[in-house]
Amino acid sequence: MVVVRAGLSPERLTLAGADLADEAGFDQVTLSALARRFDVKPASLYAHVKSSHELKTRLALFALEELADRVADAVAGRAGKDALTAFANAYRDYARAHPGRYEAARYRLDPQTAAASAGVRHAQMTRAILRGYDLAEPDQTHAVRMLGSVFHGYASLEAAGAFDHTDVAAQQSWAWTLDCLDTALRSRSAP
Amino acid sequence: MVVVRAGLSPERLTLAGADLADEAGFDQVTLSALARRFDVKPASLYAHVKSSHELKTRLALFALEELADRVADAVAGRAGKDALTAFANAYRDYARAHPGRYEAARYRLDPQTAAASAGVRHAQMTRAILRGYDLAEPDQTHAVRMLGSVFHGYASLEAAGAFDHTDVAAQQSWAWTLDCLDTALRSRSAP
DNA sequence: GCATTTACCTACACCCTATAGGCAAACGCC
DNA sequence: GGCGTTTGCCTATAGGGTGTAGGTAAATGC
Repeated sequence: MVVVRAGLSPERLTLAGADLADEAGFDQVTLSALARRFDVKPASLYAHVKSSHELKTRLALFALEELADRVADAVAGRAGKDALTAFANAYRDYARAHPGRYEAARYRLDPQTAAASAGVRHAQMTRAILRGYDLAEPDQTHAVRMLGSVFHGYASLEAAGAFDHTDVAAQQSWAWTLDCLDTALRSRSAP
Repeated sequence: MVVVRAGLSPERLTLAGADLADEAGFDQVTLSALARRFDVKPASLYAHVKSSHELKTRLALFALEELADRVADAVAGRAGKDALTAFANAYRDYARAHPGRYEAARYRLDPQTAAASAGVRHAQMTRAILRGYDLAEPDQTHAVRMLGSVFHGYASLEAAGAFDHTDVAAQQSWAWTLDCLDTALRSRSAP
């Protein structure tokens, strides 16, 4: 009987989990479903991940990292509104292309895991964007929170289909919103 | 043996589910947990709700309704920035006071259920707020989406603890954000 | 080439969902 | 007040996800 090992590892499980999330939704990422994908019994996965929670945490960290990389790539060499737009588009594009991973990135992490995650890079990059707008503290923190809210809120509502009922392209509202944010931030910039 | 009936009904189950959601999180709202709360066997609940999905849908509709009522109450008799602030505060206050119900309100509804839900009142009320800013279509739709994104995004990130890491009060960032939105919308108003 | 480790297995217990069918209390009607 | 029907909750059972314990065979190391 030729038994070929499945070649499981935490990394492969995380990757497969990310794909599964994009295909079927983050809530469908279960150890059982993952085991089926590798043609293996669920119990076998516990040699590689401690629990379902740990797998989801790995997924969250992976998605945060991947998203941060894309944003970093997008904003490189840009400043001002150009950088703002690039950041925002990278963010929204990721949420649209990888809805499951994006959902995973919102998985609640415990404080110290969050502190060691790519989440801090997100905040740093948002602050970097704001250098183009010359905001003094605490306005900069306020602006970081506002931008985060808009980006996440828009991606979240769009993914939920909240913009499907009105016959105006979500893309146009997005451009309008970014324009609005740009002028709002400019009007707040220190003299 | 004195067997007292539990007095179950779809309404009472929904209410109890809402409380359970606020106390333990929306994902902890299960028919089993609800059955324990009424000191009844899980199977008994199926006489009142078709499925776990139906219960969650009822919860979502209930929360949307309740939130819409509060918002309507808050904005009554107000206009302009005053109305904007009242709307936004009612929204955020609800999310903070009732995190589980707020989560429930984000439960994905199928299109026709959504169309018959209080979700449409939310959109209408947002449009009403914007009357104070004199926006022509399609700008009004863009603005509805932007406001929805900010409100939901802020509430969502705040609930997730995203603002806990920086030592600036979330309340101040909120006020700053609303101020920012007000000026941004005013600058967009038609002549 | 033998001992150890690795990788996956079976078996099982627990919880949540869901269906089928039972029984007794409550209700409607004469 | 008695009788049939309906209502409200029950037990039993099946399926699926999580998680643990302990077994076995292939891969690895010396």
